Parts: sequence; structure tokens; C-alpha cells
Amino acid sequence: MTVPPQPATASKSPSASKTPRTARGQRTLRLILDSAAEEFGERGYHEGSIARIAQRAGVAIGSFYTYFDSKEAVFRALVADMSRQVREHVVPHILAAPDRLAGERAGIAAYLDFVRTHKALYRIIDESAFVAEDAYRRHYIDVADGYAVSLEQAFGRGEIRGEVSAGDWQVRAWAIMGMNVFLGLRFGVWSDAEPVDAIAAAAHALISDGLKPR
Amino acid sequence: MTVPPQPATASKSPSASKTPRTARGQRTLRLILDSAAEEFGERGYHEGSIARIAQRAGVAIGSFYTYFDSKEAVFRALVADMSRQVREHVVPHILAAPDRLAGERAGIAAYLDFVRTHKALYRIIDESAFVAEDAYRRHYIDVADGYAVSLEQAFGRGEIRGEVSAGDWQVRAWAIMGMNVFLGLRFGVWSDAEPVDAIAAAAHALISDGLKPR
DNA sequence: CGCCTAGTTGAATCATGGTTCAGGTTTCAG
DNA sequence: CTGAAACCTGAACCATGATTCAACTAGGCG
Repeated sequence: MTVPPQPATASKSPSASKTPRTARGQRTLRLILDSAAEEFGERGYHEGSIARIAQRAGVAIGSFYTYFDSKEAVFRALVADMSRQVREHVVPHILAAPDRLAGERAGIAAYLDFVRTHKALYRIIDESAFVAEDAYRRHYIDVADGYAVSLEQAFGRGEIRGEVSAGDWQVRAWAIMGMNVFLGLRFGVWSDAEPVDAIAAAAHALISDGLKPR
Repeated sequence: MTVPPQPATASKSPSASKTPRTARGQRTLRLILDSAAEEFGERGYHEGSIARIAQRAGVAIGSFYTYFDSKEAVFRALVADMSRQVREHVVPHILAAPDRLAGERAGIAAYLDFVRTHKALYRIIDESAFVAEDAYRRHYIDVADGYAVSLEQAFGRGEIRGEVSAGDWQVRAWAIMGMNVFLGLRFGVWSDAEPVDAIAAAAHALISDGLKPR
């Protein structure tokens, strides 16, 4: 878990007064953030408690409020941080592939892999839909937009077919994203049994060739 | 909103004592169920309150507890009922199509249509992941299993391609289901602007032909 | 070495809202 | 008609847990 970078211009933001100014403070903040991720990951937002987060971190309740204005604030910080983490993990795998279609497969595998090792993260992002809807929307809109652009560029290079009208890149992006998310839920969070590569291969076959008989 | 059928053999179940025995009772139960759907649909589970549900239904708080043991109980009843509703709406559209691929398109359109007119439903099913996870799993597992069987049968009839290994029908089912759910969120719940048919067409093209250039 | 700021502490406060319950009122089978 | 079972009522009870705050300690700069 990484401490979110504090914007240099945030002198007016309410969190400015909360930014640690000392090495000790930074250490404590990270401790709290990690503990919060565990707590919310295991118990969920509403069942999770500040007292327990503080306990996990080995600090007093009051220290929590030195760094966050509220329970929701720490949750939002978590969502933003994890949103970044997922993309930082998956995007390089997509870019490293020789073409977009191969990248799609690598991306699914990388995503599944990440979900399996970060189940708390998955739950927190999903639950944000009901706790901090704007953060949830931002996450998925960002991912979808990146996807749509990437697909359109791949089409420009002739790597994928694309006899579609304008808004269809968004539809495709959301469709593929939903596919990945659900596969992540079923074969990442709910079960570890199936090998990641097999799932990625099956998903890739679907995305690549479609269902129409040749 | 339909009152869930009470199992005939449920004499031992805790809800047995809660089953209405009178026409008046049935009326009140339906009133409460509808009000709960509104309340949870608008405010979500944790923000929603029993007092407000009772108020919407025009009954006293105590009457709520005549029919449900707890807040969670009514929420579960809602999830089960809505799970049924979605399938009852969508499945006929799929079956009415001349073949599975056409059915897929009809199914997406029907689903989007349903989501747009039942946004509360969408939210309640989704939130059940964090309130009644077993009910959430049951819903999606049931849908996915139905999907997997349906796809495999279509393959048997030669309507879709299927050079895949055994478990891959599940992967395909979850992939397509996730696709639909996310399209439902983005183009059903979040926005009404795009015509349903255009989205269904784009999604269908993706599922049918894939992304690989011909 | 002072001294000011950043950081720490955790008991006490307080709002919220689910749940209970001790009577009334209505329904309907016999 | 009639009485027991069903229903209805809503104020009061209570557990929970987020948030506050006044006193205390550690760190580092002049």
C-alpha cells in the first residue's frame, strides 16, 4: 500500500492540514492506510470500525483523526489508491504485447493475477459504488476511456476489426471491462482453483473470434 | 413487485410465523415489500431506514416486524424476488429468437430495457454483495449456469462455435454475463441517452464476430 | 539547552436507528 | 353473532460506533 501523493497545490484542501510533516507522521499514516485496507477488505465498509483500524495499526483512535477527517475520507483515499494500483499493474502487460489482441490476453491474465493477490482491493473498489459513488464512477470511467482509446488506436494500426460507428468504442470498452471484472470476481476472488492462463485463453478466444460459427 | 411464494413445507422456517393468513395481511405485506424496494433503491441498504419504509407503506413500524424478522430479512426477500423478475423478463426474449446468436442480441436489449425501467432493482441486487453475499452469489451463479447450459446446447445445434475445453463454457458464461451487467450499469442505470438497439447491436457484433481482423 | 510544533492518547459524548412490547382493533371461521 | 387469532400501533429502549477534545509526549530548529 502506497501513500497517495499529496498534490503540491492543495494548501486549501481540508486534507492539507492532515498531511504529515514528519517522518514519524508518514510512517503512522501508512500504518493506518494499510490497516484500513485490511479492515475494510475483510469486514466491508459498514462492518469495519475506526477503533479496529486504529488497533490494527497500533495507534490510538485520535491518531486516526489526525490524518483523516472521517471514516468515509479514509475509504475514499483507499479507493483512489487502489484504482491507481490496478492500472499500474495491468497496463504494462498490455503494452508489452506485440499487438492489441495479444495484449488483451496478457491484460486479462495480469488482472486475474492481481485480483487473486489483492482481494481486499477488489472488494473495496466494488463497495465504493455504495459508499462513494463518485469515486466508483471515476475509476470505471477512467479505465473505460483508456480502453476505448486503446482499442481505437489498435484499429488504426489494423490490429482489430472496427467497422463500427463512433460511440461503439465506448460500448466495446465497457463490454470488455465488464467481462474482465466478472471473470475477476468468479475466478479471482471466489475461486483460485482454475489456472489463470486457461481462463485468459478462453476469454481471449471469445473476444478474438466471437461466437459465430465459421 | 410480487409477493414471493411461500414454500408449502416451510412450517419450521422462522418466516412461517410471518406469513400473512388474511387478505388484509397479504395486502400489507405487498405494501411493505414495494416500499422497501423504493427505499433501498433510492437510499441503499445502510441509508435506508425501517421507519421510512413503514412510512412509505403507510403502516406502523411494528407492522413491519409482523412480516419480517429484521432489516436484513426484508432485503433478502427483495433480492430473491428481483433475481426472479430479471430472469422472467429476459429469458423469454432469448428463447423467442430464431437462434442463439440472435437470442443473445435480443437478451441484451431486453436486459437493458428492464434495467432502465427498474433501476432500484439493479442497485439492490448489486448491493446484496455486501449485505447478503450468499444471496448475491446464488443469483449470479444461477444466471451463469443457465447461460453455460444454453450456450453448450446451442453449440450442439451448431449455432455457435465451441472448440473449447470443458470448463470453458463457464468462463464464456461469466464473461458474457459480466459484459451485460456492465453495459446495464453504464447505459441503463447511468444514462438513458443511447438507444438500446444501438448498444445491443454493438455488443452483439463484438460477441458474434470478435475483434480479430478478418 | 529551551521551546514550539507535530503527533499521540483514549475516555466521554452523542446521534442514529433497529428492535421490542404492551396494549388496541379487525377479521373471519364456526 | 361471537370470540380467538391476526393484525396494527408507535413510544421507549438500547447497542453501536463515529467523532471530539483536553492533556500529554517526541522531535528538531535556533
